[in-house]
Amino acid sequence: MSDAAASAETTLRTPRERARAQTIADIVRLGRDHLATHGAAALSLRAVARDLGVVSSAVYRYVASRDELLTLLLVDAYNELGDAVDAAVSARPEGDFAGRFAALGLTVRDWALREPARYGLLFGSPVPGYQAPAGQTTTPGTRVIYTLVGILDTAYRAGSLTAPERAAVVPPALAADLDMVRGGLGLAVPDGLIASGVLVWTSLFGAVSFEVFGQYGPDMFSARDELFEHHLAVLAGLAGFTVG
Amino acid sequence: MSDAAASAETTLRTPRERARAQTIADIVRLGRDHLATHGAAALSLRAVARDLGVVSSAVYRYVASRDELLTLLLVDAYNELGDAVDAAVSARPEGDFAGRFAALGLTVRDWALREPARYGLLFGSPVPGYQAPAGQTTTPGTRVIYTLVGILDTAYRAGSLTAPERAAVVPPALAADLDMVRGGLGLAVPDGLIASGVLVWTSLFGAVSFEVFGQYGPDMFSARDELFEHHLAVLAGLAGFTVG
DNA sequence: AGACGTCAAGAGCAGTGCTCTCAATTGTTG
DNA sequence: CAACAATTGAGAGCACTGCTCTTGACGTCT
Repeated sequence: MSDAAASAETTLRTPRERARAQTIADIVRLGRDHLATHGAAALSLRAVARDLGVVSSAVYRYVASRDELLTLLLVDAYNELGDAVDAAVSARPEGDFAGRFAALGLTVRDWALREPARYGLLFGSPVPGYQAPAGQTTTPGTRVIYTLVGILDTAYRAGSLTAPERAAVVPPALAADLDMVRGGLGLAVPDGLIASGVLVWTSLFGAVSFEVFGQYGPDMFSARDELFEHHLAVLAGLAGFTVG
Repeated sequence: MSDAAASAETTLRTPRERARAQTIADIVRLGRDHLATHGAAALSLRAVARDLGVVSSAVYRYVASRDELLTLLLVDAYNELGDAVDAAVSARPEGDFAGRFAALGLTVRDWALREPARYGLLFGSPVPGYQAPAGQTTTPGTRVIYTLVGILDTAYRAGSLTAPERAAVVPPALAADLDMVRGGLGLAVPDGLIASGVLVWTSLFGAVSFEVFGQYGPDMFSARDELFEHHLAVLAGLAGFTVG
């Protein structure tokens, strides 16, 4: 029951500001519960107000609109996923690049299966009429891919990543894009591996989305852990790791 | 009533039935427009009624609920995608397996980019509180994957599909699942290739979803056609096709 | 022609997001 | 400590949603 965590972030000297920050935190917490149980589109400010024991209009003192609450929950979910991934990756030895890659994939899947509605908010169909404000969401929203890029680039620099023998053609227009990416992130990885890395990225989330969104159907696969681990192994090979 | 239900599909003799079928078709058409422009969660029966020039309660004579209209639109979209894929695949020579695979992928992407909201309804986060009735949606919903499986199995039987030299391990529990799939669909493809095919399947839709749902951000890639074609080429290699 | 089935309309219920006004609480300051 | 002012919660209200029920009119079939 310590509010040290709340006041540690920023200086909240006046009691007013502290109470206000606490109320906003409560709203986000209740909103997260509603989001997790009832889904994104069913998120209702009035329901949050009821749980908060307050009339609906009072919530608008703290949150400008339903969309703003959605943005707060979006950032909240992105950061929770990013924290989980970073923790799992850091738990592996620095030089175990393949292990770190596998940890990233497994953690994304675990979190997604644990929080399907919030995963759907992040990586599913966009909420109609809602446009995420780039200024607040891009930084937390890019944490996982940045971590993945970091693993692959470090592995490449360490000589643990080998370009596939039969690489697909990279046309000039795409090569220009990949050049921009390499320059923007300061990477050493060559074109073919960046392109493969993008495919690995989308494929990872494609596999997770299929499972979370129920595209496999109820009884197509029973050994889903093994299926995903197999996919991860294939994707590791695609990324350039030597499959043992 | 069983006779009427049986003949409902084939012939609509009475003017009543014809008028009724026409009205339902109009509702589906208007609903498809709303779905395409405003998104799935924003689909409103009242808005459809307004466009139909009728009071809202009248629509319930033809469609039991909003969810039932959603089901009709789901089947409609699945079939439109399935028709587009089948047409594109059939346009390639029977023996051009790699070409048929590429046609399938390109058509899925084209349709998804043309109909982002409807694609989101099919492959995005599930609509909260809506459970698609399996009896009506599984058959149209499995058309694309069945077509893909057909291409891969035919290619394998023709000797055009070679298992990758460094295959990932298929644990026994997963092998049992794959055995069920092979038996249920009457396939000849071995375990490793089925597992890779599943990954190709999820990866294809993962890449499309990333693009449709805007996960790349506004300016990460400008040569998206080339990027997707590169991904398709890599996935073709993953499926067992010999990359030229 | 009469009976039956079908249909559109309207009112109404419960819920939503959001805005406005008004009164009360609460922290700050003279 | 008391007065002031900022902040807050409550309530009413608007426009919208899905959905139900009743009522009256219409078409169709016997």
